[in-house]
Amino acid sequence: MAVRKIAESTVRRLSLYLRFLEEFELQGASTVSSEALASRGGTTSAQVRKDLSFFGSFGKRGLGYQVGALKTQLREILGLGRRYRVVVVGAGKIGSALVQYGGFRARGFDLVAIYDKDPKKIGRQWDGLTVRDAALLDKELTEHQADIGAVVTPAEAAQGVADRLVASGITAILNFAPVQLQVPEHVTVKTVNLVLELEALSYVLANR
Amino acid sequence: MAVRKIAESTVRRLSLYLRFLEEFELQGASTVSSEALASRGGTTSAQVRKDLSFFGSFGKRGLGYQVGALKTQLREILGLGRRYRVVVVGAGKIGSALVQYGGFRARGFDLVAIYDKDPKKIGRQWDGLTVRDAALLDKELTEHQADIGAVVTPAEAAQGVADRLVASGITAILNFAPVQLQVPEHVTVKTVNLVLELEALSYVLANR
DNA sequence: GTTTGTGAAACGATTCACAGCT
DNA sequence: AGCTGTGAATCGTTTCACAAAC
Repeated sequence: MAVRKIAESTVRRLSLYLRFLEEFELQGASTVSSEALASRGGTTSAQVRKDLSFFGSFGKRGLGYQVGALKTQLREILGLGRRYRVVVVGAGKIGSALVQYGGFRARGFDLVAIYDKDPKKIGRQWDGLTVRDAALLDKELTEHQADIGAVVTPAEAAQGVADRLVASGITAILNFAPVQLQVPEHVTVKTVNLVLELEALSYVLANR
Repeated sequence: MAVRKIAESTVRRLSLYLRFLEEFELQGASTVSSEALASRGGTTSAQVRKDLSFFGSFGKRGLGYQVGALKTQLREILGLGRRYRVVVVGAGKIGSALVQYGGFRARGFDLVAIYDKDPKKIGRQWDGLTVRDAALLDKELTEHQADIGAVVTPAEAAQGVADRLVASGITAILNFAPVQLQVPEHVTVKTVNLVLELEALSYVLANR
């Protein structure tokens, strides 16, 4: 593993392939071709094969890929052979939506704590998790290290929260606040910015 | 306007530049250089100038760009000179989070209706919007056309909802369901798939 | 005959570098 | 002197096409 400099787009497609393999498995398929994976995901068979070839050769010529075996390989490549601890900062609408969505746990991501600084929210129960005082974030992260921090605060608070997460040793951040977080080199941020998505749709609508 | 084939990445950066210009304006700057915009957004000044150059020349050599004028130009380019009507299908956690987040309205996107097929949810009030029976979706879309449909249903229901949106004339879809929607050529879909984002973080964590 | 794995070719996006305007 | 606008060069990604494996 650990092949150098794989494009972000390749990694995203690998996740998709994994999803499709699960579907194929459910439908009882034991083998799958690059063409089958491609057409399911709106790409080309050459793209599928090239993506996989960065990590090894997992197929049999003339036959395709074993669904189960390829699934295992992709999970390995994506680092999904273990569970991840996720802390959520911000118990607003999106924070609570995140915590209450069960799909993450099923995929190996455990939401282990949710923090907010609003006294009216602290102590509330969200799907088995108690909203904790954001003032405790740093201390509790030191005691129970987490892998991923989800920033779900208003824009103004996001950078400060990110700084604290980073200071506590978090190196992977999922950011829902509509700002570009400034983080050190060794920290990875994925930002989900809904306004950006809507404006991209607006651009398409406006330009035919 | 309506220059052909602009890269998705360029459009996303234009949205970001617009955000930064609003910040600069707030700080009282009347003029801004490509370098200032770039450093604010983690890109390069050449990238900024190239992005803008696809649409015209908005700056003054030796001086930079007028903040207000460039803002207007970007809003024009992105099609933000009008308001958009957005219907939300699915009144679950994320649907409600969307509807209750005020930020969209402020940016020109009006959430005009929310639908669900669960009788327990129909009739509930969410931030001034009544959850409507999903069975009425097609009829009501015909009566009051919307511009964008947000699909916030469970995975199983998403494709069916998308089909109905498309049949009712919607050509832009924001998809939160963790599936790849199949839509005709003329329809644009932007998918927000949180599991994909988490797995991209997992990949980075696993590969140092 | 089918389908993979992969160099090579084609394409697309970013960066360079500088002429031209203010 | 300072900063834009943009061709040209570079870099990265996708597609082609075919030999090798089954």
